[in-house]
Amino acid sequence: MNDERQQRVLDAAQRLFLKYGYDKTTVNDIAAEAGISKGAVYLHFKSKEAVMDALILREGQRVQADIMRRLAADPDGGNLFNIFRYGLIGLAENELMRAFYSRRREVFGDLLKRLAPKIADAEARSMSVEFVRQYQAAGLIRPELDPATVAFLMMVMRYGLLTIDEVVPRDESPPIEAVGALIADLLQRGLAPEGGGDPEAGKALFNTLAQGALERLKQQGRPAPDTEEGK
Amino acid sequence: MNDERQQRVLDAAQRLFLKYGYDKTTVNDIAAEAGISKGAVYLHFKSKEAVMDALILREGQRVQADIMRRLAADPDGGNLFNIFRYGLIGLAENELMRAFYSRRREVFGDLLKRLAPKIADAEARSMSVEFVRQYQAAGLIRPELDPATVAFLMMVMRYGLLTIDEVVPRDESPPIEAVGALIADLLQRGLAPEGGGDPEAGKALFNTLAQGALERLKQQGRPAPDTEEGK
DNA sequence: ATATGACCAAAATCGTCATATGGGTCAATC
DNA sequence: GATTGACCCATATGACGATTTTGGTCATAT
Repeated sequence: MNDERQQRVLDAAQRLFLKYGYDKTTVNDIAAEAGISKGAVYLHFKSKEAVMDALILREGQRVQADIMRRLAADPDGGNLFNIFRYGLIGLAENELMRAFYSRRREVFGDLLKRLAPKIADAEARSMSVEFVRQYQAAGLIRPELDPATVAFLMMVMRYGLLTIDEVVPRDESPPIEAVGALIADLLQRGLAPEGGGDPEAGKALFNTLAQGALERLKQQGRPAPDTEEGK
Repeated sequence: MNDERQQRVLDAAQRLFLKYGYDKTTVNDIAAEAGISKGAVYLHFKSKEAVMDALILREGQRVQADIMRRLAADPDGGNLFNIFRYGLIGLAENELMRAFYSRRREVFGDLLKRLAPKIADAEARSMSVEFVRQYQAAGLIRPELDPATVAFLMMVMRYGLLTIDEVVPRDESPPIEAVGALIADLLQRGLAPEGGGDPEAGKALFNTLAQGALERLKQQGRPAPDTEEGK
C-alpha cells in the first residue's frame, strides 16, 4: 500500500546487500536501515527473497527507463550501435545490475543458484543472434558478416565491460560514457555497410524489439505460471 | 635432468589441476598419473606449488611461442591489431591460461591469493596504456583517440573473451579464429588512421616490446629476488 | 645414480553437539 | 488497522577431539 515506505525498504536492502551481501544482511538490519520494524517489512514483502526479487525488478526497470531516456535524447537513437551503447552504459552505471551480470557471490550469496537462470535469460535476451540477424536483414549490418560471430562479439564486450571491475577498479577506468562512445563508433565503422544503412529501418525494428523486452521484464515480477521450482 | 619425465609430470598435473583443481589433487595423484612415484616428483620440483608455477610458466611460454608462430605466418603480422588478435587467440585456446586469467578458484584453489598479483601483472602488461600510446605516436592509431580509453576497451575485449565461457559454454561459441578475425578487422577499421598507417613502424615497435615481455616472463621462472613473501 | 614407498608431522576432514542466529508469525499495542 | 517486537523453531555456527589425509623426507632397493 504505502509505496514510499516500500521504496525505502528497497533502498535500505540495496545499500546493505551491496555492502555486506544478501547472506550477511538480516531482515532486522533492513528494517533498521529503513527506520521501521521487522514485522513491517513483511507487510510489504512476503519473504526476504521477495525483497531481492523486487529490488532486481526495480533496478532492471530503472535501467530500462534510463536507456530509453538516453535514446530519446539522441537524435540518432534508433541506430543499432547507439542502442547497444546506451544499454551498455545504463547497465554499467547501475551497481546492482553490474553485480547481477557478474554473478557476484559476495552480493547474492546462496540466492545465486536460483538467480542463475534469470541472469542467463537476461544475458541471452539483450544480445541474441536473432537480434543481430534482424538488423542485418534490415541492411544495417554488412551482409557478409556472420551474425553469430557478431552477436558473440557484442556479448563479449558487454560482459567484459560489466565484469572487468574485478580487475580494473572502477575509479581507475576511463569514464563509461567515453568507453560507450568509442564502442559505438567502432561498431559503426566496423559493422555497418557503406553509407551506414537506413536509420528508419533501425528505429522501426527497435520499437518492436523493445516492446517485447519490456513485456517480458514485467512478467518476471509476477510468480512464474508453472516453471518447475523444485530443488 | 630428465626433461621428458619432467614434462610428463607437468602434463599429468595440468590434466588433474584442470579437472579436479589444485586443492583436490594430491602429489600422489600427480605421480600416479605420470606413472612414477611420489618421491620422483620431488626430484624435479621442490614442492607442489613449484609444480603449479612451472606449469604456468610452461603454458605461458607455449602461448608466447604460439603467438609468434601465427605472427610469423601472417604477412601482415606486424600490424598492431593482428598482434592483439593472435594474442587473444593464443590465450583463449590455452585452457590453463583461460583459467588463469579468469581467476578460477575451482582450478587454483588456495593458490589464488598468491597468484593474484602475477595475474594482475600479466593483465596489465599485455595491453597497457603505454603500449597504445606508442602505437599512436607511431601513427598507427588515429591521433584524436584517447589512448587510455582505447587500451581499456582492448582490455575489456580480451578479458571478456577469456572469461565469457562462464556464461556461454565454449562449444556453443563461434570459433575463436572467427572472433579474432572479426575483432582485428573491427579495430583496424575503427582505430587506424586513413590508409592504415605505416606497417614498418608497427613491426619495429613490436619487436622492441616483445623482447621486453619475453625477458620479464623468463624472470618469473626464477625465485623473486626480494619481493616480500609474507602472509 | 635413480627411484621407491614407508614414514612423520602438520594440516585437513569428519562427526558430534551445544549454542546462537535469524526468518517468519502473531498477540499485544498504538 | 497499522505497527511493533517478543517469541518460535529450523538452520547455521563453531568448538572439540578423533581420525584421515597429504606434503615432504629419507633410508633402502634397484
